Amino acid sequence: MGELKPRKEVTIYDLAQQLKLSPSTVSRALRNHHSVGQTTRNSVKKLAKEWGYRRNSMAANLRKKDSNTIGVLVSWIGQPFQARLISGIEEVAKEHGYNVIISQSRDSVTLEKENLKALFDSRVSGMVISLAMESQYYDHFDFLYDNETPVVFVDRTPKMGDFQRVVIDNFDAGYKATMHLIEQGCKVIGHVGGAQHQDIYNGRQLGYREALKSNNLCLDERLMVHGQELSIAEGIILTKKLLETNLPIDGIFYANDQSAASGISFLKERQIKIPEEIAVMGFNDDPICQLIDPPLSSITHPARIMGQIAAQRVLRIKEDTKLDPQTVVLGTEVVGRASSLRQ
Amino acid sequence: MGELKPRKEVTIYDLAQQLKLSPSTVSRALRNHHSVGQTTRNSVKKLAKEWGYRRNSMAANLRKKDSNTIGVLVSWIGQPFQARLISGIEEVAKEHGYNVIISQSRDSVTLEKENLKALFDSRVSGMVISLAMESQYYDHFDFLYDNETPVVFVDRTPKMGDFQRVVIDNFDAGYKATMHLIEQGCKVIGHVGGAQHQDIYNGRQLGYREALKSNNLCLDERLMVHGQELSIAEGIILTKKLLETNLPIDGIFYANDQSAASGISFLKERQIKIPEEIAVMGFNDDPICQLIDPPLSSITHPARIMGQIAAQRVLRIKEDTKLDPQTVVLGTEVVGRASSLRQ
DNA sequence: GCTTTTTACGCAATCGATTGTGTAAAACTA
DNA sequence: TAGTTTTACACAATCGATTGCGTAAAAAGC
Repeated sequence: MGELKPRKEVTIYDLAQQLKLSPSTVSRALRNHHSVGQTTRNSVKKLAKEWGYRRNSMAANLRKKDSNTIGVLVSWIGQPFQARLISGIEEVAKEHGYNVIISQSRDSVTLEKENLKALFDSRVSGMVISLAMESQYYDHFDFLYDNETPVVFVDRTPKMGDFQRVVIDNFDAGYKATMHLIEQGCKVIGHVGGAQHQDIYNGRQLGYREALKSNNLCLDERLMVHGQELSIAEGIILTKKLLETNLPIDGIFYANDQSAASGISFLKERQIKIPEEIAVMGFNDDPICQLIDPPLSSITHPARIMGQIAAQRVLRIKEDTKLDPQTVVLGTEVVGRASSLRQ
Repeated sequence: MGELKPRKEVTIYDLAQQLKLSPSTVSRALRNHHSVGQTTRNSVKKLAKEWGYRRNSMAANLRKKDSNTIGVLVSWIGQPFQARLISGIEEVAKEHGYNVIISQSRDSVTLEKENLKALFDSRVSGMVISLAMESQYYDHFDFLYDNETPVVFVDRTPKMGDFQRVVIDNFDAGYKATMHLIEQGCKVIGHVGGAQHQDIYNGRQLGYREALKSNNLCLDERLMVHGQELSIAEGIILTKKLLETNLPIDGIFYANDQSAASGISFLKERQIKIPEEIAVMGFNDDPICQLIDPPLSSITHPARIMGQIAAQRVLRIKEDTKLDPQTVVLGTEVVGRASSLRQ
């Protein structure tokens, strides 16, 4: 009975014809629209399954003027922190039937601009962005707002301006990290920070300063050195720079785990005992913390949750374009390990 | 003069109307079709730019029946190796005007199937897949071939069957890694391997066996232990297991850097000197190799190149669906570091 | 000088799903 | 029982770009 399944891709027209219904009814049936009777609905779904019908999202997207895609722009997906971030985004996106397309700025402003444009041109439904380390001006994002594309910045966000943000309290985290070192008895604490035009690194530093100040500890500018990318190589260079101040440093707070890890390897090379002579704190609580010797104390960073919230916010804004810019602040925690725990 | 730019999204119809051309000509002009005169072409492009015209890829994709997207299915994007892989794919994709949408199997077969289906349903132009650690049957990929979706497997590929593959020579790599230990004077060499149903881990082990055999060294089954994910935790468990054999092990070849790194931390805890008492080799040459103490010897893994080639192949197959299955094999190299270099 | 070729563009169908509007028939109200 | 509401579906326009085919006008050929 009936016709055979078309050899090519099945469309709602094929289903409609076979069932003697109109395409519109088939379309509605598949999406459980209330104006289609239960019996009809079932028969449509049954045939759709039998014939291996796949909804053509390109057609649907065109009609609905929405690509059903969230664009993600981060610096390096290889960094554990960013990978977790993306995982969070992916989860929420998938849950809501969205796809995720990613691109990396590799910490270059130029690439950031290019990729931003590319995402925009592919008409993503919204974006989650974490700034390139280099970025310190934000006018290249302006055009997004003329086009009401939902954009949520995460972690590395613009320093000022009315943007949607999901961040951690870097000041608080920096404060806690430093306090932890102080509690371990450190008196002269160095700080290896990132690019200070980036809020996250500046915040960590300010927290560090505040902790020193409120404990009447040495607050010398020479104690603060800053890198551009906090890479493995920079971790060594900056640590060396700190030692060369000849200040009696007995604790160092690094703004990320990568630089802290390489810093530790350098300190060990110099025969400096960790944590006895110099106690060390990192930041992010990457897996590497457990692998190096001594294990690295760090600050947890709720990257996955950040991703989830950011994605949720993108979807939320999409529904209500004129939602006020909001900054969601997530908590962090100190994880004490052998690199800082004396006693 | 002329009309004003429409306040909403500009379409080729708007441009056509303004320039008193037909939409088809505008469309062709924008894509440098030869049947459009140079003057016309320029005027179209000029206005397009002025009015901020964005090609509606959804409409184009619908018409061309192609989503212009490459789907990537890996296990964990957080692993440095996979991140590099994706970077490679992304580069080539971008270069050819393709988007990349990613999803993670998290090493679960269930998720692998789900994500595979999801990618398929979004009608990606092609896929690059690296199997979940759990995967040992491949029938869930069969349906792709009925639909002529180009698929290229990378690194962790199906053990058998006619598939497109981009891999390294794991046998050779395992052989070289083991030979390196032998050259350092190791006599009893253990191997911490991954799931043996995965070709890459099986290959590494076979290479290891061959190296031992051709050097007349102890080839005891107890010297080979295997994990499921080669995580940090497993690295410790498996290393412990090796020590418990009470064989006079003086070298260990780990099938990835992560387990090797945690293995080293465990060995150090046991007061075992590396490399004097036990020399260690990892695999992948992840950044962590430089960060741990002692730095970890490893085998380079051309992940980025793999990604590039895989993406190129996907695009190639798309153009010529009946291209024969081919396996591209890339080279690897030994990187000797302090964890294995005696003297 | 007339035919053939080339150049440059327009016409109209098409891709497949969605959706506002229209309308019978059935169910319900008073 | 006449009138109103609900149920269940069909019609037809629409989203925006692409493309095979058709055709004037200009250029070239002999």
